[in-house]
Amino acid sequence: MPELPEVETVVRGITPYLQGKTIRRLIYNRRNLRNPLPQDLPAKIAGQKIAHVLRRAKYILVLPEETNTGFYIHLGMSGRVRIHTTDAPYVPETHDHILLETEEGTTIAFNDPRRFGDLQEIPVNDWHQTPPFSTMGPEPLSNYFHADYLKQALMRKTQAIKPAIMDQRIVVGVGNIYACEALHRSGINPTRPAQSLDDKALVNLCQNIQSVLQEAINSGGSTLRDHRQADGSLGYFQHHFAVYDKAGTPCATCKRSDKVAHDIQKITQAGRSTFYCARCQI
DNA sequence: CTTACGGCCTGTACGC
DNA sequence: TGCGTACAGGCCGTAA
Repeated sequence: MPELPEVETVVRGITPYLQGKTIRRLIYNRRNLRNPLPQDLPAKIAGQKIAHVLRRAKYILVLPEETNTGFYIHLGMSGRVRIHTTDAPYVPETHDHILLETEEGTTIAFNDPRRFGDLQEIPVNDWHQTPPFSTMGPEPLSNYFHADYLKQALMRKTQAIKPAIMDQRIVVGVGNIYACEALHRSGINPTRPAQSLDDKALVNLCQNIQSVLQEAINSGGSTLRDHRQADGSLGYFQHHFAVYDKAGTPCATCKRSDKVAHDIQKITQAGRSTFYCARCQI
C-alpha cells in the first residue's frame, strides 16, 4: 500500500480515531519487524494523550501531548492498517504484528506480511533532526519542491532520472509507481541521466510529480492486489495508471496523438521494474 | 563522495 | 494437483 498517497490516505483515515485520544496500550505480537521494536516504548506511551498524527515522507508519526516520547510507523512494502471500534470490534488476523488501543475502545491494527515495515521511538520536540528524517529531501507537495530546487539537486547526478526521483534525499514519497507515472506524464525517458534534463523538462517533471501524487490522494490512493484503506474502502487511482504494470499494452498517450501506438516497455533499474513508452518518453 | 546490487520476508501468479 | 520460479508498493548495508 505504501507510497506517499497511500500513506497520506492512512493518516487521514486514522487521525479522527487517534488525535486527542488517550493511548490505553501499545501491544507487540512479535519483537521484530524490519528492526527490533523499542522494548520500553509501550510502558512509556501508555496513558498518553495523542496531540498529532502526521505524515512525513512515507512515515506515519504519532506524537503525544505531555511527553517527549513519540513514535513512527513505516508500512514497508506490504504494511496495512485496520481500524476497529466498539461498533466493529477487533478480530485478529494473520500478520497483525502491532496493536494500538485507545481509551475510547478503538484498536488500530498494523498488519504486515513481509515485515519490511517498522516502528521506532522518536523525540516529539525535534524528530525533524533525528534519523531518518534529518537527511530527507522536501515534501513534493510543499513549496520547497520546485524546478530550481530539483535543478541543483540533480545537477551533478549521473544516475538515471527514475532512481534519482525515488531517492528520498532528493524528494520524499515518490515510489516505484508514481515515479513511472510522473516520468510518463512528463515525456521523459526513465533511463536519461538526471543531470541531462533541461529547465523545461525539470519544470514539467516537478509539476507532474505533484499532479500525479495529488490526484492519487484525491482518489484515496491506489489499491493493488485487492487490499484496502484503513476504513475498509478501496482506493481507485490504479485505474488511472498510464504505464505502471502495463507492459505489452498499447500506450494510450501515443494513441491519442497518432493511430500507431507503441507498446509499454518493462525494464529493470536499480532492481525495480520500470514501465515506460519508448516513443513518447525521450 | 556516488552508484549498483543483494538481502530482508511472505504471498501470489504463472508455467510445467 | 503440485511444485518451482519470478516478482511485488521500500529501504539499508556493503562493495566497487
